[in-house]
Amino acid sequence: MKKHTHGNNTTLLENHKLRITPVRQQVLGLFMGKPHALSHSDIEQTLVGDFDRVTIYRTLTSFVDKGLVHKIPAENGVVRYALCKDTCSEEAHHHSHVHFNCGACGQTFCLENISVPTITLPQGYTFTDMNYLATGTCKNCNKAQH
Amino acid sequence: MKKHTHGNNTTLLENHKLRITPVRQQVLGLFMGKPHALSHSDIEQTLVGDFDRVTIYRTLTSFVDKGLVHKIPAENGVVRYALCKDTCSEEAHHHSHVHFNCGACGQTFCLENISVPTITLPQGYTFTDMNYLATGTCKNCNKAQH
DNA sequence: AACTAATTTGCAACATTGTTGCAAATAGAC
DNA sequence: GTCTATTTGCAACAATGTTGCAAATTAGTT
Repeated sequence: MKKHTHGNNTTLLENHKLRITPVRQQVLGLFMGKPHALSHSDIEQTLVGDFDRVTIYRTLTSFVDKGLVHKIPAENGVVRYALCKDTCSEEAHHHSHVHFNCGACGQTFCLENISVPTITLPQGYTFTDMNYLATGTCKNCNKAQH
Repeated sequence: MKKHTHGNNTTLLENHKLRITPVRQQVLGLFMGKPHALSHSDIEQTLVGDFDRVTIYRTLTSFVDKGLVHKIPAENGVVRYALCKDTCSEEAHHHSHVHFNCGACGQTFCLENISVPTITLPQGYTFTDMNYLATGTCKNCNKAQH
């Protein structure tokens, strides 16, 4: 099997000040190959060659820290991760997009292209981050039912 | 110690087709006494008389099923629960309010009184539930800093 | 007040998810 | 190739959530 995404991954990791290691390249490759968010166990089951559970946790943590991926907690408590688009960095995550969790296929997508209205908080509250999670049925699953 | 909330709790439980038991009365009492959301471990530590961990899980599950409380997953994966206002039932939960998680005190509040804009999803997607989670600093903690 | 059926509880055991410390291996810079 | 800081694997642990089953309890009925 050829590592056709090798070059891209490496550059991305370097850009985020992360050392190039096999786990990181593979995990990043998974994210780039899938349109939806991945949980720790998704990743653990998909990786070729066995890496330690702990290593995967630490890989994900470092990715979040360096602004490469963001965390998406689902309603049932499952935590997933998805690639950040562009504006995220070590300093801060900026995710004003909606996360969509499909009840049929169970997958979580980032809906980048829909407008997100601004929510005004009450007096005295300040906020650093806003998270939108929609639950329902996704395009594919709706089509499948028809 | 007097059970001063006994009457209220009992009625609420009956209204939601739940049998009246000591755990349920106490857990419901906790929710009614606190303005913020509670996690399983919050509840476990606060209850007087020791009830089994499993029983508390099942109590919370039954409350959610019957539309008495709703689940609020935080960004770090911690799951909390808060009382539903009124319109929730066994059939469906309707929570178009914002959940606010304070990074300073760690508490989660339901902000009922702020307007929540409608989000329009892309073609093909249908949604049943929308969840807003803001992270930042709450009124009290902002005041404390000043 | 006693009887009964269905629900709920406690216990034990287990599964999953996430964390920490430390020695060995590795990446990147010289 | 050498050196240093980072990363990995392992082991152990902590926290969170689930399941099966027997005993206890609730609420309705006589």
